[in-house]
Amino acid sequence: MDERNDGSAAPKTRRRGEELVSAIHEAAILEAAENGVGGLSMEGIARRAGTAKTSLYRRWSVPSDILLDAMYSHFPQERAAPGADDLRGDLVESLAVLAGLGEDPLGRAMFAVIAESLRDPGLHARFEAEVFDPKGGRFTRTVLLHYAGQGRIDPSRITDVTVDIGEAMVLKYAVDHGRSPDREHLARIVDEVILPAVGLDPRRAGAE
Amino acid sequence: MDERNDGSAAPKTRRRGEELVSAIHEAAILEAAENGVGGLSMEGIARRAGTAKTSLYRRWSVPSDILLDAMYSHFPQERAAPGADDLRGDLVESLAVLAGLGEDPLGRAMFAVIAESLRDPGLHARFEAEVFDPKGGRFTRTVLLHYAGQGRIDPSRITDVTVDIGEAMVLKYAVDHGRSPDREHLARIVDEVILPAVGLDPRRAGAE
DNA sequence: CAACTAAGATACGGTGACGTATCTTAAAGA
DNA sequence: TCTTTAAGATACGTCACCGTATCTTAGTTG
Repeated sequence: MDERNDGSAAPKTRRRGEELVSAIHEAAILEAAENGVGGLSMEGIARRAGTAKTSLYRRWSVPSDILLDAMYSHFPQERAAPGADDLRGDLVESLAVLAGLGEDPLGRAMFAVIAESLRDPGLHARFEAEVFDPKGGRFTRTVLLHYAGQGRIDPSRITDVTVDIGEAMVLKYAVDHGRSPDREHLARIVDEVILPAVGLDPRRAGAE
Repeated sequence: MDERNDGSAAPKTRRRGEELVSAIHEAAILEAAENGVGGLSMEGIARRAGTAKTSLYRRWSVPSDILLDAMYSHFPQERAAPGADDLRGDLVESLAVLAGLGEDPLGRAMFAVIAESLRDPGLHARFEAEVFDPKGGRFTRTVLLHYAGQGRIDPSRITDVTVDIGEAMVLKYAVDHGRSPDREHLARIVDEVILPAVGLDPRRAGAE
């Protein structure tokens, strides 16, 4: 079979090295996004990448290794610095990045890994260690630390609990609604939960 | 094969009706708890229940139907009333109930359904409609509404966002750590996030 | 006790993935 | 150009599960 994932016919050229690996990576992410981590198979990835199983086994022995490689290669490096002086806006923005991941296959593959976490903690740990940490994907944590460093937030309010609020709320929303929250909802998470938790409740008049 | 899930030999008696259904329910929950929703199979459930596939197909056509039936039968009815006058304690307690679910197979099966939600929103919706809602499993929501009704919390603080905080944080913790949070951590979630969000920040001196 | 119902055991062909082996040949390097 | 490397195609036996069919027999009901 020489059907590729885009339905095109077999190519004249034979892909090698980086080009081939990249095609396999893409296939692995699409498979994980559509079928979940549990639905990954060597046959499925090979089929979608338009290559032979042999080429997969030459480099990896299990599908999840392909997926982790693929995510590491594709995961965007976090752009470190938040905006100058807009805590609320930066928080919403950092959550929008997270929520926006639900739109593209890479993000959906990431959520698939997260969904698998309860049953396969090892995979989640590897994802954290090999993908998430190196790429600095920390979302609200980065923002909160930034403003705490500027003295705009009480540093003692920045704890392992409070830095997780945004991610937790977005995850729960996605689980409950089957899609990512829109910007308006993200703003409500920031206003109703995150800001009060760091001592800057918008509804308390003189806060900050 | 007459191996049962407890390894006992085949029984003399042939189970029927409720007794058999109950054994199948238990098997379905154990299977889901161990292998996830995606890992459910008619063969697996039948094997574990020590019965024949035929007996399953006689009543259900897909494994997930068995699971939903099983969860409905086993899910405990929420005991409606929180304690008299201890908001913080009641919040911690309601989260402890949720966190405690991670310990037994029924809870793990529930988390398995939740994990499947992103890929199978229909299943999650059915779980909500057929199990969760009828059994009134609403955790912190129940507590917050109770105290809002008593005027101890500003009712305008009780929103679809704030009632989700506890569940969201517990879920995120479980995903990140592969286990449920202990009581101390639950107390931190209450103190650092939920109470501030409902306008009762423990760190603001004269709050409430 | 006789009749009926349903549990249980077993077998079937089909499918899809497993991991490995073999062979051809395109692409890269010397 | 010649050699080497690895991509690609294909085939293999194995396994697990699918859904259905058949037959026996235990348990219930009249």
